[in-house]
Amino acid sequence: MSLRHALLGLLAQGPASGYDLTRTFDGSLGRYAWQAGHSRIYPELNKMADAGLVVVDETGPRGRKTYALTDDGRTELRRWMLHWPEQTTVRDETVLRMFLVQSLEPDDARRLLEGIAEHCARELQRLRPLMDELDAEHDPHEPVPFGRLAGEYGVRQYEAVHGWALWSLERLAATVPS
Amino acid sequence: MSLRHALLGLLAQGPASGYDLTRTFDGSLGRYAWQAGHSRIYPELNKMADAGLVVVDETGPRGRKTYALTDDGRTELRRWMLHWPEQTTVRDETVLRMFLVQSLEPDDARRLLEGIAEHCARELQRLRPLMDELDAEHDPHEPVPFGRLAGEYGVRQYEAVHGWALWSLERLAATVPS
DNA sequence: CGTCAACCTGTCACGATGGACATGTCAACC
DNA sequence: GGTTGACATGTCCATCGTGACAGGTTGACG
Repeated sequence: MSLRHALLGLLAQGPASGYDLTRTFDGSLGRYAWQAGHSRIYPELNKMADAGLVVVDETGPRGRKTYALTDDGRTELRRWMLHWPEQTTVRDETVLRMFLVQSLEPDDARRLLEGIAEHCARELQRLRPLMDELDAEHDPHEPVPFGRLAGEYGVRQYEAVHGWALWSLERLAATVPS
Repeated sequence: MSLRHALLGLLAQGPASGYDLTRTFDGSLGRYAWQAGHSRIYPELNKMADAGLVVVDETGPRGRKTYALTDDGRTELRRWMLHWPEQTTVRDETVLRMFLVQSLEPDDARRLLEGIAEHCARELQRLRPLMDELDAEHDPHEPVPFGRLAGEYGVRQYEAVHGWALWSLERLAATVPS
């Protein structure tokens, strides 16, 4: 049921159409947190409207329908955000590959880890300037811009993986031949 | 199709039964990387046997069937590990919540972030001694024990999230009232 | 000898998901 | 006036995943 809550969370930022929401999922949200295509989003929005969590806020050209949160929707979002279940759903292909690095021949493992480290370095070079730009533009009287916290999370994530890959390379190389 | 590759990766460590594999998914693999229950694992193993990626290695008491990788299976695992698609599957409820922190009222967001920081600190207290113990027991002539790299990944992950949560709290508190 | 817990494999129904299919609108540019 | 690309919403189906249902075996302990 997390798609529902993802949509509630995005609509909490302000009204949006199914199309808008789909594009948001195409960005870093879908890349790091939760994926969804429009074929799931439109039916889910309709079900949420039936359940009274959202309403059609306004209709625009091309059949555009903008949805807005209801009070029930906001309550449900808050309930979900503050109540963490013991076990949450995780399904991350990248982390899975990291778990399985040791199933490769040492040479392959080394190449893979080097590739990961490089990839992280590249992403960091792309992300850090974006964050700096956001901060430079940011008026300290305004609330923190949406996405800034998530962006920082991404940066720290890549730094962690980068460090891990380098550490793993060292660790694999350090085996003393007997 | 990642379940298939997860199973291939685990079988690369040595033959195992569906039951063994199910228990592995109950541990940190399922917690951080990829979840799967026995009701998916058994049918998938049968399909993989049909496809020639694994074979029944030996049968034991209680109908136990131990599977082993074939050469085809090893080739497919290697192909998958070394070939990273542009877009990988991600579905992580915890990260989703982090993306949506800013949809909460400031007070709720603060409480949530404090909870996350605490949770990370607790997990780190649990994980770090485990890793130290692994290292202390480890004979440097032996290859790095399976799971050590993944464990290190977990530690660095929690450290990153912990740091992020504290940074976010500061950032949210730093808004200058106008 | 009985029973209990852990071992071990499976199926089924229902819901979630992704990719293909389907349809139409509007603005810009040639 | 025509074409193209972005906007916009939807359905359908095959596959994936989950939790419940189901059934049988073995070893240990009393």
